Amino acid sequence: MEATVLGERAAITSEITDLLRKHGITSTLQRVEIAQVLFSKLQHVSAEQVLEKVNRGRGIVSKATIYNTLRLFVEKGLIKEIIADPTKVFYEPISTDHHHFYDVDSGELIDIRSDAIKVDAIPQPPQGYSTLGVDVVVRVRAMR
Amino acid sequence: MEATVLGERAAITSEITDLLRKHGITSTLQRVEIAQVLFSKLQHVSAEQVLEKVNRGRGIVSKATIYNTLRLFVEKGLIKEIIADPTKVFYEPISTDHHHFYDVDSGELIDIRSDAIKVDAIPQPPQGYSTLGVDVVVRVRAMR
DNA sequence: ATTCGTGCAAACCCTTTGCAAAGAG
DNA sequence: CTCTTTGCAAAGGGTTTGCACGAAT
Repeated sequence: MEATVLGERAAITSEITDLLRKHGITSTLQRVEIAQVLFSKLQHVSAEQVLEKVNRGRGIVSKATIYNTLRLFVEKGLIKEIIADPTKVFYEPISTDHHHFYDVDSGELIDIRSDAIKVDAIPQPPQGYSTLGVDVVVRVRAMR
Repeated sequence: MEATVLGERAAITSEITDLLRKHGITSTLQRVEIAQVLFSKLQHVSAEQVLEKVNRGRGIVSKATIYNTLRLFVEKGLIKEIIADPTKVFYEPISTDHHHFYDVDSGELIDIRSDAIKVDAIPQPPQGYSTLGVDVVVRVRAMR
């Protein structure tokens, strides 16, 4: 049993290592840990949340490395930024194609399944630009 | 001619005063100046840009008042925040129903005319929430 | 040996806040 | 006169950066 669990962990780790390499990212302990947090939970996470989750128990990764790595992952197309809360950035695997409700009072993000929303006629980007993606944020407020 | 120009300025000012009053906002010199900047240029403007435009020449409005007033205008439903650049917030009259391209490298926003994009099937907000609006941001990158 | 990654702390920058002075009704 | 609004400067908070140490080839 323990062997199985350990085997699975190892499998996941090497899977992530492959993923990083495929994106031209050198695999390190810290980067694998961060990637695991992002890819296990396929939801928006803030830098602070990544820091907490990675450092359960002993401190493995510093704050600077969290930020550096998140930026690197974004540049390399592994994850994307969710810009909805003016006070902080959320991150999410780029493969998740859902959108978000944004509670303007609490700053909370709530997923919208991708089939529940549809954007037609995405306009051509300006000359010399290419489109990276489309983000839809539905601003909501709790009714008192 | 000068009389006409002055007359127009006065007319615009009183129009804005009315607008503020209709939204339950006490009209003051500073608020009128800020509103004029926002409503003359019907495009996204940052707090910093409002500060510059209002204070052409002599300083009329302080930074704190810019921020306080922008927040007030948002609360009262006069303008809305554009959250697209992680480093700063843009503001825009709430009546403009267009969306934006966001240049991920430069942080620049470019308007998308509202008829060039269409969002179908806006999902129902979660229980107890009401929808304030829908923002679409098309992330673009200049091709090298 | 050189290059790359990590960590710590300080720096940054946009935004907010505390409090005193000025303005509105 | 009372309540609101403004301004200044300082604080706040998420993110970035400078620099030294450690790891890898």
